[in-house]
Amino acid sequence: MIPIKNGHGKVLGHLEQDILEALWRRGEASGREVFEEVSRDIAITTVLTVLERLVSKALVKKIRGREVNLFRSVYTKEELAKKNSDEVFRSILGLSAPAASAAFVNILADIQPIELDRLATLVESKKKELQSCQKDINALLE
Amino acid sequence: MIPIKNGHGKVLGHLEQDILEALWRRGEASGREVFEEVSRDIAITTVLTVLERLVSKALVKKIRGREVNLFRSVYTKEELAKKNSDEVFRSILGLSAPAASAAFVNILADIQPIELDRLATLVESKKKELQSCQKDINALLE
DNA sequence: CATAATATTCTACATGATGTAGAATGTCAA
DNA sequence: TTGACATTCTACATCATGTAGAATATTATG
Repeated sequence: MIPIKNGHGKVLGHLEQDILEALWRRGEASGREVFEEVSRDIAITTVLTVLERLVSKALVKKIRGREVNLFRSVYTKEELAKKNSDEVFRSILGLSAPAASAAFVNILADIQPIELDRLATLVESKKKELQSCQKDINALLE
Repeated sequence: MIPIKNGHGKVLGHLEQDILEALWRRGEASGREVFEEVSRDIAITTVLTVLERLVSKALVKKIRGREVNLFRSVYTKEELAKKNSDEVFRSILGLSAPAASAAFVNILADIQPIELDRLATLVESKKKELQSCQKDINALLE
C-alpha cells in the first residue's frame, strides 16, 4: 500500500542523492566540481550522466555558461524534503487519517517526545486558522 | 531525501499490490483462486511467480496442502499499511520533526480538517501517557 | 592557427526489481 | 496408466539506476 513510486514521493538512488547533496553544499557548480565534491571513485562522465538525469527529472537545472555548464538544484534541501514528505503524507493520510494520525503521534513520541508540545500548538493554531476562515465565509454569506 | 526503498517502506509493483488485495479479499486462496480474483489478462504462472516472490519477501505465507497450496497474506491490509506508514513516518520525522509535524498538520487540515480534533486528542493522551511513565520512573528512583 | 586539454554528449553495458509466461515436472483421480 | 491440473524452473522484457568509454565540441595557448 502506499504507492510511493510512480507519481508520489519519487525515490532517488544513492548517487543521485549524493550529487544533490553536493549541489546543495556548493550552491552552483560545474560538472567537474560536483564530481570532486561527491568524491567517489567513479568517472566524471558518470557524474555528468546522473546530472543530466536529474535535469530530466526537473530536480536540477543546467545553466549554459560560456566556459562550462553549471548545475544547480531546483529545490533547496528543505524544499525537496517538504515536497516529498507532503506527497507521502497526503498518500498515507488518504488511506486512513485516523490511523495515520495515531501512527504519527506514536512515532513522534518515540523519537522526539518533546516535539509533542509543538505538535499540539500547531494543531491548535491550524484549528484557529480554519475557524477564522469559516467566519470569513459566514460573513460573505450574510 | 527519504530513502523509502532499501530497508524502509518497500515499494510494491502493481501486480504485487493487486495480488495482495486479492488475498485480502479471499482470506486464504489457492494460486488459481488468486489468479481468478485478480482477473487480469495474464497467465496463471505469472500470478504464481509473483506469489512466490511475495513469499520470499515474507509478505505472504504458503500453506502446503495435500491438493493445492494455499496462500495468505502475512499482514492484514491495515497491518501492512501501518507497518509501511510507521517506517515512512520514522524516516521523515528523523529528518526534521518540526518540519514534518507542520507538514502533517497542513495536509491533514487540507484533506480532512475534522480530524484535527482527533489529532489534538491523540497528542494530549500521548503526553499524559508519557507523564505517567515519567512518574513511574521517578517513583523507582526514590 | 593548430593542437592539446578539457567539456559535453552519445552510446552502451551491468544490475536489480518487476511483469510476464512457456517448458518441465509433479501429483492425483478416474 | 493417463489426462488434467498444480507447481517449479527457467527465461525474457522493461525500467531505473550506476557506470563509463567513445565520439564530438570547445577552448586556451604555444
